[in-house]
Amino acid sequence: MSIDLIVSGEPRAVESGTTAGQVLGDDRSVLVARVNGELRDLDHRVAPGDVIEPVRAEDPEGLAVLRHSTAHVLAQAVQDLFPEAKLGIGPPVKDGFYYDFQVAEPFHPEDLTRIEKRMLEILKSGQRFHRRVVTEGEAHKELATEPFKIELIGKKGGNSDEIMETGGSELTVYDNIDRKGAVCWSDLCRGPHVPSTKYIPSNAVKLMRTAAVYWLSDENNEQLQRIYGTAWPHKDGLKAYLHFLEEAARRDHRKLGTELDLFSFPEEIGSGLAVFHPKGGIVRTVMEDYSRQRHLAAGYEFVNTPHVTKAALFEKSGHLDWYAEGMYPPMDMDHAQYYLKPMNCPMHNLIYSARGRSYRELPLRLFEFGTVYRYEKSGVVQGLTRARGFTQDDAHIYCTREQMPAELDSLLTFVLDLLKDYGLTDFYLELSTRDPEKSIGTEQEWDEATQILFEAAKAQDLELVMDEGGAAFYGPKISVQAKDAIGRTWQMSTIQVDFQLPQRFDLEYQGPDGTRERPIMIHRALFGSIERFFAVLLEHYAGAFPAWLAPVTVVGIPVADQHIGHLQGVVDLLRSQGVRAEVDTSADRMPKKIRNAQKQKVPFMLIAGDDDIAKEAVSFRYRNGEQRNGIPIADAVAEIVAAVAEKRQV
RNA sequence: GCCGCCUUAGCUCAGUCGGUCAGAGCGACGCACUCGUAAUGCGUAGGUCCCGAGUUCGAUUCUCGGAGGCGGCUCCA
Repeated sequence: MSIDLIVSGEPRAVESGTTAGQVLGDDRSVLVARVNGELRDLDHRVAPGDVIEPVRAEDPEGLAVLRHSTAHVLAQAVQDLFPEAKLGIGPPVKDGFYYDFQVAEPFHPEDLTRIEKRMLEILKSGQRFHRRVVTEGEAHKELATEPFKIELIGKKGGNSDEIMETGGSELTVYDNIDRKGAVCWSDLCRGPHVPSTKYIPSNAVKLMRTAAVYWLSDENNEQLQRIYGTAWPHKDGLKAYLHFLEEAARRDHRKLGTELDLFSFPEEIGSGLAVFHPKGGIVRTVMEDYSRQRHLAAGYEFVNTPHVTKAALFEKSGHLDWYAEGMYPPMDMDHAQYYLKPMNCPMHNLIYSARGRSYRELPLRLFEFGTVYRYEKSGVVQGLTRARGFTQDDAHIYCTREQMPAELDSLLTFVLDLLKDYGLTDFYLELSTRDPEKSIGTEQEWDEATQILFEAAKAQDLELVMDEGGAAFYGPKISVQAKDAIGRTWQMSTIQVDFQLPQRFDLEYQGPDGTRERPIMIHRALFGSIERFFAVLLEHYAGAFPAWLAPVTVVGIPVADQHIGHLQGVVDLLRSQGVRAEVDTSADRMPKKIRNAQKQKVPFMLIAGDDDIAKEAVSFRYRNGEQRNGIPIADAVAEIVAAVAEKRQV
């Protein structure tokens, strides 16, 4: 009997009992089939009217299947070598997969080598993945020695991306069957899987690292040991991924910070607290100064506030209710408790309420580079991106309800414009909404604020991603996510609408008709934190800052000592135009000076010898090694001054 | 905070199965060389081998505790 199907958009008739794999033909690049929109194993038997398409490892969903199947191979290898290991979950994730195990001893780095070796044996042995439907009773019996799997059966659960064991319409077990037809391993899993381990390229699989994790991500549960691995359709994919990791390591701001003498984290000061050295300090100053200039032009006013305050202020703001564990513990002084500030907003509110405000003053935009201290847990502190003390480019805008949409719209434009000047160009927006468990205020206020933010985000013509329940306790937020030079995304600016703090601080302004009205607050930080933004730029540029940001923009390199005077004259000219330039007068020979400047990633090297002096000229060497000899001094200065003024990368 | 790994000179890293084991390169400093596009040569200085306690005749090495770092988990207002 034949049945009718649609295969890759074309009608086709096949014998009943045919599998999806047979329908799609003898094509080893096909891993699974999409049948009526659902992913199925290739040995799935097709039914009349099915719409069938091939799914390959190049498709995101196919790649996930490949990685999920590799996770099964990992689990089999681990149980081969560690028979007592109990299985947790093992889903595909970005760039790879993991599998969680309960073992008596955490895995050691050497264990990974052994496990990987065993995995390769399994891959080469060509085991088939075979799906088998089981009843709940059968599953309980079969998985009696796997307590975590049993727990999952009880939970059933939805179609989660993380828990792949259950969630289908029926309970299924996948058996791994060797060439002799014997079942050598089984796992509760909703699938689908590649047809056999031969479909997983053994030269494109690698175990990466181990980690302790909490069962079902709950820190009250027991800890399991997770093994992370990566798998790709081809060897080249693995190579490219490993290269990406190397590139990221090369750009690591902690490494560059030391190499370029920008900042450090003295142990004596404490974890997560950075000091900026002169080279880093000048970069930071230039970053801040440009920001100040732009803020002035955009109608902001500058304020300054202290770093510590009595507890009452944070009681009033709600921080001590909602955020106490993120704050440094209090200091007792003069019968009062003082706290280091984790946020600037309460202080700015006090400036607002220092005197009566008129509607004519709104929007009032108070800006500060405000240093805050947050007690980050010891395990999360990480370089400049996650510090315990950092400086926010923080502003609070006080406006009327009517002004809010226009204010948010111009604010978003301002943010994106400014970030572009620092060299970031690829953005998307994220809208974080209320977490009912962790928030104050009425539903109506939240809805209104969220809606207005949504409208403002929409107006930007950028991708908008929703982050449900990700907001701070006092209001919804838009964050600007920027992609860096190697495609990583970083959260940059945050913009939050807040109806709550104005109430808590009883902020008011006098309206045109003489009534007292409550303003709305917009919290916003564009860099997020200066330290973090500094780190992002450092990694984005791999240390090679554009001319305007580079700690030293120009180094003059004399061919011999007698050429120093000539270069000093050129450097003086540059300095008089605000360019950070210096002459290398060290005892090193000229090629060594070039090497040093190159390693310091200096944008312009100006070299001068007898030839240049004779022509009243200098010779350029650029970061990419190119050179232009005998450039008249005035032209050279003009070129450099222009590169700085235009914020150009060179 | 939890788990694993790590901490030797300013930096990058050797090394000691407990006993001249304190080493290299770079950097710094000094001397000579006066030099045309990524390292001139020679020499000198520099370390409580992260900190504390314990075991031992003897600890940088072993054990325990602490600090700091790295990778994850959780967290990131």
